[in-house]
Amino acid sequence: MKKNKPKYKQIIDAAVVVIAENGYHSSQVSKIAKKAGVADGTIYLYFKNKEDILISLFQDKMGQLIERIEQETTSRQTAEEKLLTLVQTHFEQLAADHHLAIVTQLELRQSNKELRYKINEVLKGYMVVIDQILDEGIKEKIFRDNLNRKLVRQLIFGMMDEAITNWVMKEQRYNIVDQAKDVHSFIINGLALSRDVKE
Amino acid sequence: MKKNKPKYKQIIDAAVVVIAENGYHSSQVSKIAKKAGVADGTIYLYFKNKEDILISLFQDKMGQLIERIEQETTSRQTAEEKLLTLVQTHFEQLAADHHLAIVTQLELRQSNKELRYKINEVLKGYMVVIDQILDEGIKEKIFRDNLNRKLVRQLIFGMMDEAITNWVMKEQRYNIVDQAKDVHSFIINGLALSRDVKE
Amino acid sequence: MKKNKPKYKQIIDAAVVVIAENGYHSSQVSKIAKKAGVADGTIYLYFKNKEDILISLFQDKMGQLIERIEQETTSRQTAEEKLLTLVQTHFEQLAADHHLAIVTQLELRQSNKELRYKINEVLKGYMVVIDQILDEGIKEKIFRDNLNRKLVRQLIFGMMDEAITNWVMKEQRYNIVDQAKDVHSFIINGLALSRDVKE
Amino acid sequence: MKKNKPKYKQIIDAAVVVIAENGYHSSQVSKIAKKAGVADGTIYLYFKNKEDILISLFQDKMGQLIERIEQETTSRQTAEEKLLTLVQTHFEQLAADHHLAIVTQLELRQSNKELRYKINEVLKGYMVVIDQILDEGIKEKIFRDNLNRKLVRQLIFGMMDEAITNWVMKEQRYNIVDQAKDVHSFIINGLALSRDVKE
DNA sequence: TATGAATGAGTATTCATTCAT
DNA sequence: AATGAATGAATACTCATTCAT
Repeated sequence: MKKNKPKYKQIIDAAVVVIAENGYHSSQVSKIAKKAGVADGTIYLYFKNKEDILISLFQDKMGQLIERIEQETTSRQTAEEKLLTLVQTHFEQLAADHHLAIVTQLELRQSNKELRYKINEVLKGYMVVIDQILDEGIKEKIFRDNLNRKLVRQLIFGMMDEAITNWVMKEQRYNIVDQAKDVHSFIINGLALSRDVKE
Repeated sequence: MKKNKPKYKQIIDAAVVVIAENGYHSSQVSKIAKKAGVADGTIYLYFKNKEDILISLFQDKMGQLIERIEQETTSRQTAEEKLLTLVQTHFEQLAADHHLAIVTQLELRQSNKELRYKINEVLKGYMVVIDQILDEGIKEKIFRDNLNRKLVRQLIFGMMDEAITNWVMKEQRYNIVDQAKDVHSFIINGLALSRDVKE
Repeated sequence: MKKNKPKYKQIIDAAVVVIAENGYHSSQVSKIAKKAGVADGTIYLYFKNKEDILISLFQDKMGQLIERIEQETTSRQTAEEKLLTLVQTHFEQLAADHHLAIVTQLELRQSNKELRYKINEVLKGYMVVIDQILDEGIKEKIFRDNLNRKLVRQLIFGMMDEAITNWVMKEQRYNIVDQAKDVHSFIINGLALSRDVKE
Repeated sequence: MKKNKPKYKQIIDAAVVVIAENGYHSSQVSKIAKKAGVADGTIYLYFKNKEDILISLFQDKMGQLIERIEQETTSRQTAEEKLLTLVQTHFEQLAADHHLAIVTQLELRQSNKELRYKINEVLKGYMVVIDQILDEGIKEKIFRDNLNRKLVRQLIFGMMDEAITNWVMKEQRYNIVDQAKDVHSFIINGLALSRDVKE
């Protein structure tokens, strides 16, 4: 399995740093190869083409993020707690790797449309995690069930994504993790069983 | 004023169609010129360079969207109604121009980072509109005031943006306007004054 | 006759200034038109094309230079005096018009080969002037007659041309007219009847 | 060292032929690449840009000319002989390579001013060679020392340059080497110690 | 496995010139 | 005579990918 060979990881990690520091359009394969300490041609022994580096990078890093979120959330009791943990872990992980945050929120989005469809595939795994929490919340009767489920998980992801993107565009000058509580509160209230007066 | 000359609009409209149909990276200036029925060189009488077409396109179209939303919302009485009108108008406008939806949600994001910062400038106008509604809602005592205001408006925009992007990526196969009610409900509840039991 | 209309001269003079200040390759027709205070299209009522402006400029200015040299030299008695006057007048005239010096010595040489052939035509008039002085010198028995005549006049022109070009390239920081005496002395000696010991 | 790789020389030599045959402005990089038998992109492995090809060409060829002249002149005894050898070798070398003559005398001068300043740098090496001969001649008491030295070497170069340029513009229809003796005679007399009657 | 020299497709932009007014 | 908006041809350079060693 190529993914476990050391050069595979070297190249992925080099790509994150090179793209974060130079921007997507100034990150030539030769620059990534140099940073990774391998020859240009070697890249093509581990990746089909340049796009494949980016997809692999996203799968790899986002996969780790999702895995981490799963770990953290399962140890919580209620859906409400799980949701808070999800938002916090998501924010913490990206706050912990400035380069990765730039790459996922800004640079990778400059890739072509096809790549973005593949990125969306990776995000389906994230949607599953959100889905399970929504399920639990509904069973716990703290989340209502009268909203389009697929839509809701998109909205939740969209909120977090927008919050992080803004933080990256503001050059990470404030603490994004501090916003987790408000985002969580907004979501929890949004999903709460409607009071009599509402609707 | 160049912006009012007929060729200016011709070129912008041609750019929307060409980019939507061919994708950002296959939309050569010559292709846009041909579609607009002008010579390649004429483009440069109205726009500084290719990027300037895209910025102008976004300013023009997003400006119209914001303006339309402002018109529609001011005719509503309550903040809750205004917010529904905002989401609905946003969705309706993009649903009414399939090409534009593809361009704003997918293609324009492939532009370089600098262009994306300029796009963000345009969106500040949208943020102001959301802000005013939030203000009213708080005065009406239907929105709570214990959440980070700047964050909240980002979250609202992020929700709508994600919903529309998903709809475009699903090739606009369902009716996005149908989702406005749920998005609105989510937001309204999210912002509602917390019930005793919550928090 | 177009050459006597005021706009003809306006355009020529504008061209000299624009080319001297911006360089040959940054001297667009539109820039010359603007400096001359006419519309772009008006240029083409007085000149066949851009090249024609440059040829006319050279004919006009170099023609004046040659005419001036003829005037000055005819008032001198001997070939030796005439030659000194020729060199001095040539240097003085270009020293008096810094813009023109830059244009004739540096910028116009960047024109295409065809233009340079036409410029050579203009210089034939200069060669005639030199020729007459050589003739007189030979008759006066102060110039020898054992050198290729056509070659000699080229050599004399080449000396002056190189001296002025160097002065322009050194940004006209020294007084070129001061060099006239040495150039003259070199030529006069070079052409002098050989002494016994030589050859 | 790139300058010693075979492709470097291939490209330089191809450039000389292509420019001589097509003229400076019709010598596209792709044309030079084709003639050299390499891909367009390969050019840029050896040269920074198109201008760099031309500078390198001039440095390379003019460097060889100067070197050859140094070799030939050092084997001569007197300054007078050395000067004749210099003029003859200069003329012979360019007569031996018709393409190169066209390029150095006509085409390269159409380059922009910056390039021409760099060309002047190369020519300083030539000036040094002339200088040494002038030195010797003064020590031998056959050259006078009452003329501006920097000016004199410019004049000598200017004479040779003009003679060759004329020969190239006359399509090399006569034998330029035949003119060496007259040029030499002119210079030698010009520099000779003045006879009583002069000055 | 690894290398890195070589490849060659692809495109935004300028500016001399025209011509309807 | 004069205008100036419109035209459209023409080209250097980059960089992902290959393949002989």
